[in-house]
Amino acid sequence: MSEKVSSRKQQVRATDVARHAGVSRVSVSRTFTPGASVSAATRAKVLKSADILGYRVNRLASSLNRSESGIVALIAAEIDTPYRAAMIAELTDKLQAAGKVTMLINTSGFEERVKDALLQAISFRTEAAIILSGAPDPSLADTCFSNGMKLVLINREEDFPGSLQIGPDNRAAGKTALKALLRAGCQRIALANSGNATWSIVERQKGFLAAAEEAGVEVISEATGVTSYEAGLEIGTALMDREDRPDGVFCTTDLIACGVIDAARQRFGLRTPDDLSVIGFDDIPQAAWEGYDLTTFAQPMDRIIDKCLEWCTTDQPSTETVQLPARFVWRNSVKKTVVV
Amino acid sequence: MSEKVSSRKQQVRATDVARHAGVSRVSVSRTFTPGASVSAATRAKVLKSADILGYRVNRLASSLNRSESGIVALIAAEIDTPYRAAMIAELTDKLQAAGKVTMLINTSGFEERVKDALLQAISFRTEAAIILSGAPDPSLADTCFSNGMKLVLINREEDFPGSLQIGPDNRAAGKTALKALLRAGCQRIALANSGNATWSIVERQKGFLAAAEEAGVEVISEATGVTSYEAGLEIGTALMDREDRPDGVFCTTDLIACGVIDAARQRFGLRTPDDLSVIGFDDIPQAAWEGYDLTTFAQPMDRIIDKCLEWCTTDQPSTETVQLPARFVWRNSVKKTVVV
DNA sequence: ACACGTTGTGTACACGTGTACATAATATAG
DNA sequence: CTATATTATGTACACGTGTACACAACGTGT
Repeated sequence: MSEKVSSRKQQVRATDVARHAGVSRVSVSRTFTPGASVSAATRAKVLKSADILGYRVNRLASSLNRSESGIVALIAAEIDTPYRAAMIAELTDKLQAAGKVTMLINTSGFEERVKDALLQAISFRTEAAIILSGAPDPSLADTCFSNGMKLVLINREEDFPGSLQIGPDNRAAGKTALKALLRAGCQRIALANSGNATWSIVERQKGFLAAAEEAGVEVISEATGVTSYEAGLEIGTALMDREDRPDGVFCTTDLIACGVIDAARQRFGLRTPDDLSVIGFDDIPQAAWEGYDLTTFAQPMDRIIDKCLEWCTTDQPSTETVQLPARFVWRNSVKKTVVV
Repeated sequence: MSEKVSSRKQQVRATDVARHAGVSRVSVSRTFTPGASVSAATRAKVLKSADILGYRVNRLASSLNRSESGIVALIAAEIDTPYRAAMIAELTDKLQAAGKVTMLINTSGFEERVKDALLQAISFRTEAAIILSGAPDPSLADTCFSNGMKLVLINREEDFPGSLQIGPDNRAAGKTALKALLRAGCQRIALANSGNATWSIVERQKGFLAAAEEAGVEVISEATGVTSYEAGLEIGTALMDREDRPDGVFCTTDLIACGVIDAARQRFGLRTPDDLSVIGFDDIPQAAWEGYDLTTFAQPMDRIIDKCLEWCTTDQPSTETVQLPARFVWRNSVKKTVVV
């Protein structure tokens, strides 16, 4: 005869442990609170009983009581993209090391999902929300702050007082890319860009074009689709099909660069760096693959994340905008400079 | 003169909204509880006041009260690996669609981190823990169940009563791979495997080797390093260096396959499928890249996840082991069968 | 007008924990 | 041994919410 079970799941509470150990409930609480004063004897009893009963402190209750959830929200789209995935991996790892817990919110698809994501983060009284893609509704930001939530925008700069906005120095990278192509002796320089670029990517483009104008160089621009390998293929095909086929391309993203390289190689029989110099951005793992060997810019990921955590763990952080230099990674997709 | 601020962050509570709207606190609660009975008039008042004050239901308190957190833990290592990242992206997406929230726990590094991850999940009264890599301590599993937490193991089969164990039919895939290589007319068949393979990968290997033995075919085995592109490079180099250089290779992972292809192409000038037939597993995005065009097995990801969610939302799910067929994806890394 | 079902609101309690305060037990100094 | 400082424990309350229960208001049919 199966006993009628209550719909409410019953869990092991501190009270149960206390009764089992023959101590007060607060002693149990103190045992699991670092820095609280309990005698070694009672602590031992509590730990033993807790182990037997399988007790774990309920962090929902604990968080509610201390109004510190220990949760950090990670809001991102296209999580399965190499760069984004690497970022998330590093972030979760370091957050955990700092004693925080990550709540991952996927906003792929509609742009407006960022709003829902933030609302969810607020509901869970997240200590901070780190936004990797998209931008929140400014009015929502106030709600975040009024609930004591910190806001970090990675790879995006907007007018968000009270938040940390951090990312690589995209303009400088764009400039460096142009110089590198010129120094490699490229005659017809092109820019391969995504059709719907993010703020960060547009900045790279601007830096590249500004440097070109400064140097008096004409740039062939091609942009289609979303930021992806497939777009790179398409762009690369379009570029190689031109009568004035470029011999140097700056791709605003490694994924696009891989597509361009493959288009040149598989569809036109052209090789990097002999027939075509290519520079990417992000330094995704595939950039180091021997089939690409892509010269690119490594995101200052570690420093971004370190700064992120430091800022988030500050009591009353002030509005801050940080640009960190991207590291130029020389590989073998750009023609070597001829020593005169 | 700055006012002394309480260390305890004060938030907007339902009580505040109630006072502002001139209604009872429970009316506020009912307004935000689907299916609760409130008059349209009070609901409107509540919503208006809530909007003005920026009120959001505190889900920590709500979860504590109803003992339903709505959180699902995703425990995984090597999050930035293409297949793993895709899995996580899909999982978070569908979990959100089902009204759940994902807590991502990174267990890269030490194997024992899985234990800590599970403990953390228990602390947050996670409704389910989906383990993508590694296996939990069996004794911990009991603690999970006693706290009403569901346990799902993806790509791993162990003796875990009470859990759902789900993944592709790895053995069958290994068998299919061998048959495909034979049908392609390969004479010297090899197996490229990781040095420290997971259960899932070992199964593929077993299926492949069993089929080979059945067919009376000798298999050249090579295994090194961790499951990665770099390992593939190394293995590919070792294989191509052999006197009895294989002309057909089954790689237990797409990453390894990409490495093998690159080793053959970049280091030996060999091309697929003309000089070498290669089959992978996972169907990561790079497998579809034109530089690889890899014939491989697609993980039945959608079906795995659907089953996962269905099982997790069942009241009292029973122990279940599910193997779903992997879809063979024909591309162009295996020599076409000669029509006789 | 009355009995009755329906609907909306208020009261009281529970969820499981951390901590300020008071108090009992113990160690230390004279 | 007494006065005092230190430590360990117990009591009471707070965190913010959902819901069972009681009850008032209300419409409806006779």
